[in-house]
Amino acid sequence: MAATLREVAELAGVSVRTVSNVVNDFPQVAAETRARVQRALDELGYQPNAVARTLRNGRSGLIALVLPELDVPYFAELTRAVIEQAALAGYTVVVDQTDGDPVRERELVMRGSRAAMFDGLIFNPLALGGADLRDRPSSTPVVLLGERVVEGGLDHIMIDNIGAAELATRHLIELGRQRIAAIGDQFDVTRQTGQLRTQGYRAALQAAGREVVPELVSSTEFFHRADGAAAMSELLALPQPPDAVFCYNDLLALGALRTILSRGLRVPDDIALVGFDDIEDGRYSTPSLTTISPDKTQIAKNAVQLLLDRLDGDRSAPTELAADYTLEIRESTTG
Amino acid sequence: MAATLREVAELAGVSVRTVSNVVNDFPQVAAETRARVQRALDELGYQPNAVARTLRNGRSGLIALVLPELDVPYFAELTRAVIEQAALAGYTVVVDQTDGDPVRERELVMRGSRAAMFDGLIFNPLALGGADLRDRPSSTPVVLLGERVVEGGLDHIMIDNIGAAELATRHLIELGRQRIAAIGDQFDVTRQTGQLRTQGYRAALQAAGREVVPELVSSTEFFHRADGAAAMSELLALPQPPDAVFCYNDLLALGALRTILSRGLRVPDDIALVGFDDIEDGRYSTPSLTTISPDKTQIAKNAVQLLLDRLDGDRSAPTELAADYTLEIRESTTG
DNA sequence: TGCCGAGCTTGCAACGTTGCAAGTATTGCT
DNA sequence: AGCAATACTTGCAACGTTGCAAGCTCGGCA
Repeated sequence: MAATLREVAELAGVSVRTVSNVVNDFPQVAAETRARVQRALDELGYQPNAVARTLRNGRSGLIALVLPELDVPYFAELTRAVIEQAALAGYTVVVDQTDGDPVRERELVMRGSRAAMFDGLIFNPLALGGADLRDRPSSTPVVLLGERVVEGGLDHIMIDNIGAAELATRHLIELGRQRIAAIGDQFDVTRQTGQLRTQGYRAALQAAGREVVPELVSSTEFFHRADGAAAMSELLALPQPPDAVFCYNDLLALGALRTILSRGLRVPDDIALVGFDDIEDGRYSTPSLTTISPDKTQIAKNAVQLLLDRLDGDRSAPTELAADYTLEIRESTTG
Repeated sequence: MAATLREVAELAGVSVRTVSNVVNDFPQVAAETRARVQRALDELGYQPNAVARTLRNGRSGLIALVLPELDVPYFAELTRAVIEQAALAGYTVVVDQTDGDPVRERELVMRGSRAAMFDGLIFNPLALGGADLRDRPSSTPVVLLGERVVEGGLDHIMIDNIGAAELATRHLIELGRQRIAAIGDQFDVTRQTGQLRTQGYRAALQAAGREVVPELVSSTEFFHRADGAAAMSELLALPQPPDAVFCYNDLLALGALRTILSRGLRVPDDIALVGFDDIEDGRYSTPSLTTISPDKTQIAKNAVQLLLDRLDGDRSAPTELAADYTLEIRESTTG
């Protein structure tokens, strides 16, 4: 099946090198020769062997995107954006999923072995921290995504979690809500997203002269719908349930919404909800979800650009970029 | 950076071949030599070069999964299942997205060039048909997913769309609904999913002695929430709107749900809804979505297994497998 | 006629790895 | 002591490609 340059060369009666010249459109080939070689190429259905090319050239044209969970809408939407941006630069993206499992993260990212197939890596870690990453053996460039703070010198794109959480909470305060809860705090030190957003939540309350009520801050293990639904049940069981909830992502909010509505309560009348991520689900829920909307296209564009710069030999100091975000006000807070 | 066998060999004072023997844990190496080589390996931080290995062995350990859209929950959930199944067999999955664009589909699937990096391919086509696929140049094995009927001799995993659609529609009939609409019919011959499901819808109605009302069959370009929302608006504008809708996937149903609720109508009291795919969103919507649930794990398991069999040299006739499905009855039809 | 250069084509080596078969010590046995 | 078997190590070649520099042919010009 797979024809090689050598086979084509034999059929055309020329050297391997000449066939290569034709395949790569080098000018120094006589028209007549070129035509003959082209016929042989077509006849054998020659396709260049990408592996051999990669070995020879040191470039595969592939970049890897390593994410915790592909079936989390935020990551799926981000993936789309990264694929689009990479395609503009002629790169193909391959995606892999770690489930936030440190073993798997290490396997995919640290090992040069599989990683060596890729020219670069865009990585959103959950478990791995700066210390782990700094001394990875491979020299493949990496761009980090997400909130996990990394002291090590690596390019990093994140969003200002504290500021965004503050903005979301302030919105609820300005609506006149009195008991504002939060869902998504996290104890585990490796999960910093929750901790940062809690900081912003507290900051907003304090700035408004409000007290932070500990039982209104609900922590969850993950950021899935089920976690939001369970946390909301607990909040509703409080002697004094909240009249607003800031959920640390949209999935939590959608889970919470489900619980609220199934109890016969109304959103936003009884309880106002704010999410985080601006996933499509939240735009089509009833009520639609007020949320923090990070600029995913910008994140993807910057990540790809940063990576390509490194591939082109950019040796400047690692960049730390904060992506833009806005508060999208929808029905879950304003009816 | 990246150390090679040769560099390690020089440092350890042995031949390249011996280092390779140590790296691959071959038994025929003296303990003392092994230790010395191991020290050299550690000192240089040697990582095997996956590209060179692939070129040499003809196996990369990578399989590609090519899908229309990663940010469609059904595909995201399917991807998770495929990654899990492949990992069990020691394979890594790389995912790529075509947007159903024929050019991109061809580029990713037909070209041996990039495809050659992968040992095999699991491909869910939208645009490409059997004729296109039969004469692909590369000999990499392929397993097809999805409803696109492919006459060409390729392994194929699908679900019985007609039967499933019939089951969904029958459910609505048995609930006593009188005007049952359908959303998701498609004109384009390359999009067969819609056409097959319409066949099942019609079959169920006819089996119950009902008439098929043309204006109740709404066609959409895509299967996204926005399409469902728009189609539902049109159905509600009919002189005699439906009292039940079978949507050809859950996203359409969620879009339709949004439209219905925003008009102040109730589900299922005024309009009952059935979806297709059983994505997580539908389990957390309010009301939760009655849906056809294809066995995604089974699909993934079969796809990976079929592919691995081919990689092991299985030359038997191509298989056509129909995956199991069930009807998950939830609130959108039973309150 | 002889030489030069343009135009085209080619062989060699290398990217990093591993299968193969042959190589060298070393040991044990008669 | 001689020989075979054992234990370990090695060089060569190849996977398919491309950079490099050299090779060949031919026409043109002195």
